[in-house]
Amino acid sequence: MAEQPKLDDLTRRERQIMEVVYRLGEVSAADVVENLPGKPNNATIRTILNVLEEKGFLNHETVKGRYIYHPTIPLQQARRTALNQVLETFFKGAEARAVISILKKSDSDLSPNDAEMILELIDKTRKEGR
Amino acid sequence: MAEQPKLDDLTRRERQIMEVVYRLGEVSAADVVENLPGKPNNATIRTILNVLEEKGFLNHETVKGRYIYHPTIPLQQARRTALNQVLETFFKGAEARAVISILKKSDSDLSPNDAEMILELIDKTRKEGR
DNA sequence: GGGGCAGTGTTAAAAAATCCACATGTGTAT
DNA sequence: ATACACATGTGGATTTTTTAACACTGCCCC
Repeated sequence: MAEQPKLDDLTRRERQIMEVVYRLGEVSAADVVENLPGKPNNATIRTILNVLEEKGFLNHETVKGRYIYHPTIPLQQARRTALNQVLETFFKGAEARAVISILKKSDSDLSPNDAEMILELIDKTRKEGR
Repeated sequence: MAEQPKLDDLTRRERQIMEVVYRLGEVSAADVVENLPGKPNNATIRTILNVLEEKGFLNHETVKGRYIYHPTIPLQQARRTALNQVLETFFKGAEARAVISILKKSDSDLSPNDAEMILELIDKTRKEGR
């Protein structure tokens, strides 16, 4: 677990599983099976969960004989990496497009606090931009 | 090419290649090699490019004997899909975090137009939100 | 026009990922 | 304590991915 593992070069299944993990926060093998297209065999998933643990992406605790897996890379950090990846690949030089897209999608889901914060950021940006 | 192919279940290499394609807009096999970690063999890349074309993710035109590949899924659509995927996985219920993160990162890169548009969206959101 | 360079198609093989059957272990309730 | 239900560990078969070697074709320049 010396190096911080890179989510980039994960296998297809591995990546799919990691996505479920982050979506649910923590998972059992059965949880993963439920949330994957094609409902792969439970043993299959457990195999890959073991691999992911060896590679340092997951760790587990035993609760009443069951394994509960957690991501080792904290959500906040994974978020940043994933978001940057998408921005870099699809929105380079058009970051505003991303912002607009998100705002349009999550309409009226902003807390007043969030809205305030965003407004401030824009303000600051505007002043610096000239 | 009947169905709209899903970027989700691509192979590791396939995914890496598609990312290069979208980052560069269009690519030759050599371009891909240059932009992939480990500089895989050119023949390898061409094999996968063929696969991606068969799967319907790419098409190519011949320019002076060289193949130039283009994504079949237009950037705009790919953007939306990729962004939604990240939001769904990492920012569910915390979309504002994503917005804030982007704004902080791309500081002073907003065009006045973009800023205006974003402000409007927030305004609308605020009114509806109460 | 001929030789060289750079690109492609094909095919075969190595490597990796995926899958699952079966054996074993753990918890719970009777 | 035992039996049942449910989880896990393991090993190896199967499928997919990744790689590279080799032969062929087209462009370019001397």
